[in-house]
Amino acid sequence: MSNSFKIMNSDFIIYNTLSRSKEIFKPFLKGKVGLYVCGPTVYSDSHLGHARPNITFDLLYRYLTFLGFKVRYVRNITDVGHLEDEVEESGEDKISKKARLEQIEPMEVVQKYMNTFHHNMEQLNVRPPSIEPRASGHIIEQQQMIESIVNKGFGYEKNGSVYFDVEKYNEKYKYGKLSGRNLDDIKTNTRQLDGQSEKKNSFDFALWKKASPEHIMRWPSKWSVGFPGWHLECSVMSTKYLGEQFDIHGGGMDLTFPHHECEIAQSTASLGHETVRYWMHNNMIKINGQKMARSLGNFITLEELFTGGHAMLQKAYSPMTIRFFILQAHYRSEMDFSNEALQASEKGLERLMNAVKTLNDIVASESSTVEITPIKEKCFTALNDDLNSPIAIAHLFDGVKIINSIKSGTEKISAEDLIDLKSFYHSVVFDILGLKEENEANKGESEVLSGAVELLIDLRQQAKTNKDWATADKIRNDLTAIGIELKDGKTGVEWNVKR
RNA sequence: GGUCUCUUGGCCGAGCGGCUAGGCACCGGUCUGCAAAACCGAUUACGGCGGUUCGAAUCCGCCAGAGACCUCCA
Repeated sequence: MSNSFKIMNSDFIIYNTLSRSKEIFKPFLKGKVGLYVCGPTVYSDSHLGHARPNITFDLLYRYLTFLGFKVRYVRNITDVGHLEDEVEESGEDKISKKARLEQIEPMEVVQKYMNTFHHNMEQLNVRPPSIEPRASGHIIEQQQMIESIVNKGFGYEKNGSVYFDVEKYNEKYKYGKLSGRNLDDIKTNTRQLDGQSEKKNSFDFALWKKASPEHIMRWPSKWSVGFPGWHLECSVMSTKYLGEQFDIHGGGMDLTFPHHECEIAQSTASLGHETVRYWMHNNMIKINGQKMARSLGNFITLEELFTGGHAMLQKAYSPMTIRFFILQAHYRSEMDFSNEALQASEKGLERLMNAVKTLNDIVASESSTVEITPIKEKCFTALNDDLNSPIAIAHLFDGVKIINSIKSGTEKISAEDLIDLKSFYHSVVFDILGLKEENEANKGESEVLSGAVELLIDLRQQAKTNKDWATADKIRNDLTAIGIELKDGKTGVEWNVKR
């Protein structure tokens, strides 16, 4: 681990859904981490719910990198095989359906929404993964895995479709260990299909589906012209790029069953062993007491959030506000969307970022009257404890008080400590939490603007000297009105551009 | 119906047996021509009822309410 902060003796601990407990993270290969996260099905705009896993695992990615690991982060794009309604035999592929409705090619649908997804992620300062494989680009590998599963006796063909034989699998391995259920319960509680099913049992899931005539997305195979089942892609692409054993598999909690359970079954059936060492699941974002989901129709898209274009939004919220909002809760807790909460995050973030900026203005003294080591230690202890970002942020705010006190002159800091403090804040705020200054473009745009504002500040100072408060206030108020905020400090006037 | 989880102050959110996070809002003060910002201070909590314990927001039981998964969902 090579970083300048000497993370105390504490290990990095993560909560493993498989064991339902916190475990010390030990990579499979020394110094390297293989990370796979379920990405979006690209058939419509990304919404606030999508921001959660992507920011959570971006935090993980960034933190592991900070700790000195070489991380290979694989996040897939589901662009085929995700059925609208798996219970109905007539279930239509989500992307095919959208293509039919919009009268465009399925791959146009995919491209369009993949582009917006990427754009939104960039806005949220989510780093792109190392590899972003698409299901449609791995049809052959998926067919190979199906064959392997069938050859081992855990799959069967019926009318050109292939299904996974859960009962058979359960005899040799245990089905349901991730989501904590056993097959007997599933048997008694699964809705029975109305007799027409090709499946032996209702809880069997599709590995390959024969395409109905109107189904546009189709590939030839030894069983039929068809398409792969949804769960298959992740089993295939994770092992293809990360190996038959890799460290961490992440995703939303709602994917635990059946998606991840089926992944385990498929990989185990074909390879004879499990592939994932740590399963991590982020919790959901709720709105009006209910999970935000596309299928429930109660979602707010990221674009709407950023522009304020939704009836439930009192205003627009910047990408960094959204990011900070999400980081202020632990990733395994539910969180509630509300305008008040978002506005609180917005202000809190501003306070934090102002303090980081203030660090640049601070002048060092002979010696320090403040102690910064405890804050650093507590902050990293929190991050080491299953990525407890809210606690880490709380300690960052403790430091904000210190920074402001130094600025105002009530406390002093040595040159050495100042360098240390700056480096700490830059690492945690920018590199690990992935926050960034949002107004830089506006502000930097403009030596011209800067000159003009300085001129107005001068004029106002003159007015103030003449006790012409009316003019002074007019300049300040009018600038405020167009989004330029003036702050009279002891050392002069500061200004900044507000959104 | 089955499995599981949650209920913290005006709002959001930590906490996982004693040392009572943090942010936002509100109130008082310092600073300021007035503001803003900043700082200092105050005030509000652990769904209800029992139990275990010297001690419980934290453990156990019951009750109430909310949610998740069991179909697609991040």
